[in-house]
Amino acid sequence: MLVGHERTGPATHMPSTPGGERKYQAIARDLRAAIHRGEYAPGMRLPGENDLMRGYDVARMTARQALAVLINEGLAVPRKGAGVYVRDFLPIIREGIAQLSTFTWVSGRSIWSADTGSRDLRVDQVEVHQDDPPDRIRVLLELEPDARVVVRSRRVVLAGKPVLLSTSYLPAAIVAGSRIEQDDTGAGGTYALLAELGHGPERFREDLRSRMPEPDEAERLGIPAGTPVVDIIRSAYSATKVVEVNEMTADASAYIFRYDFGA
Amino acid sequence: MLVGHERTGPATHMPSTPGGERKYQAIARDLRAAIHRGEYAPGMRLPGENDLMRGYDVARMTARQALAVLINEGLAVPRKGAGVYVRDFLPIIREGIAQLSTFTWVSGRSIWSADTGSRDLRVDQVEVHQDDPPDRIRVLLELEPDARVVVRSRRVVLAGKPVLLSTSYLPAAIVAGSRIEQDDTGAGGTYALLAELGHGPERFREDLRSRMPEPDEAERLGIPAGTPVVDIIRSAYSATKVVEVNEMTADASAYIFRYDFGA
DNA sequence: AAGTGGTCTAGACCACTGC
DNA sequence: CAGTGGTCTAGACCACTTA
Repeated sequence: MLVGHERTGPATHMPSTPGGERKYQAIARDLRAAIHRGEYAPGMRLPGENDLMRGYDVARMTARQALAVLINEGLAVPRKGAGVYVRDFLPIIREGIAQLSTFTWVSGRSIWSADTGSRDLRVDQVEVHQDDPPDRIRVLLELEPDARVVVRSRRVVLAGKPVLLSTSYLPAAIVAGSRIEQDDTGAGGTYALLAELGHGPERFREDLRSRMPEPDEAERLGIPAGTPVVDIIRSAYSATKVVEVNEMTADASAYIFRYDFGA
Repeated sequence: MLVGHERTGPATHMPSTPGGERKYQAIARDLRAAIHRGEYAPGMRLPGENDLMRGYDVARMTARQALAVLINEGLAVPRKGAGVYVRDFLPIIREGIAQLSTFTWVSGRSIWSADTGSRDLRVDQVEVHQDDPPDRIRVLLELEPDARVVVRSRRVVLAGKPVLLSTSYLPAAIVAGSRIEQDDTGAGGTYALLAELGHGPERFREDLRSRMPEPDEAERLGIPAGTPVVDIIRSAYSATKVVEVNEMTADASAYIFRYDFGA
């Protein structure tokens, strides 16, 4: 069954406005409109390359190019051997300020607990070691040229899907030998521990920037084509110095970043 | 000239690790590495399709696919008829919190003045009208079903390049008939005017999210392929109510979003 | 006028998915 | 095993840029 041989077969979609517009663009626009109309719901399969070739009477590469448009927009996700599907996602709301309030971190709750609701959260690929800091980190931490840092890197996995890579740099002069060099820093995490050491952070800065991932990042985060990442660089300041710089890379489709503040 | 017949011709780059890796991926990786090594500086022309065909002995579509990888990563920008160039960009730092401090907006400085340094800033495509709010805006503004809003939309252009689209919604019940319905709201902008009307904002919320643009947005912002946009939804609250919702779409490559806050 | 990227065709083989 | 997307070839014509 399947397609049979419907030669005058009514296309899955009718072509439209061929005036000046490229074929692949017209096809992409038809599909995009159908998605927005809800004709293809999130998770549903879209017409494949063969469907489009027959329906619009175009060559394979042209049909592919049309699908590539939607894929690069992040509206669709290809699955090898199975088809192209409408994307569905469920973003986490990350409270950029509230999560760092004193209340949150001294009370021993995870910094991420507010973000994830009831979904299953795990941290893996934890790695802790001492090292020379990269130049950009040394600048941000305002360290002497020969100062060393403790590097804590980890990956956050939510409901089975990796959503964030995090690498935290702390001056070795402050934290060397403390619990921070263990995989599990205990209740309250890094900031509670810094407070115990007399360097509790009082001010924070977060710089956010968005870009397309490189292949290795896309793999570690399990990101399909057409999904940006957000880089977050957070600096934590005690009363007198910079006590931590945390570089994070997040799957942009997994997050909403929220900042609340007064005038 | 042209191709001639240099069959053993030395490639622009040497192929590497063909083990399992696709040809176009290997080419893309070579180029990416060369860019990161600084071999191709920002603004410089990369080897074109013809160069790659000869250098790697591949078909046109394969060379194109390799370049498409870099373009989709935002590392390179194609210029029709001219070549493919290494991207260079110069992000604006947008101070998400400081810019909204009372000092900033009552003193009559533009909300964006802190962002732009000395670069030429202009606002165009200004449009002001009254309308029924879209559903999502009515919810955010906590309005009755029949309430109307004043809609102010505009485009921000920095040094000749569009960087941000902004659409602001204000309850008509508060602002109708005021200076806010004129194109130029005067010194201090919308928030100073709201304060004059007795609805000065005291708290703000910004929700940020990143995604790939759709074609019409890419055109309005002059965004090349491989560049995400950042959506910002800012809500402004007076002591008693929501006084403004501002939906913004920014060229992600043009901005760094900065948030400073204390614990 | 030459070179460039943009689009398009008509084939081909492959690995993977699903039944 | 049939269908799918992933990759690749070898041509072609076009509009555009640069000189």
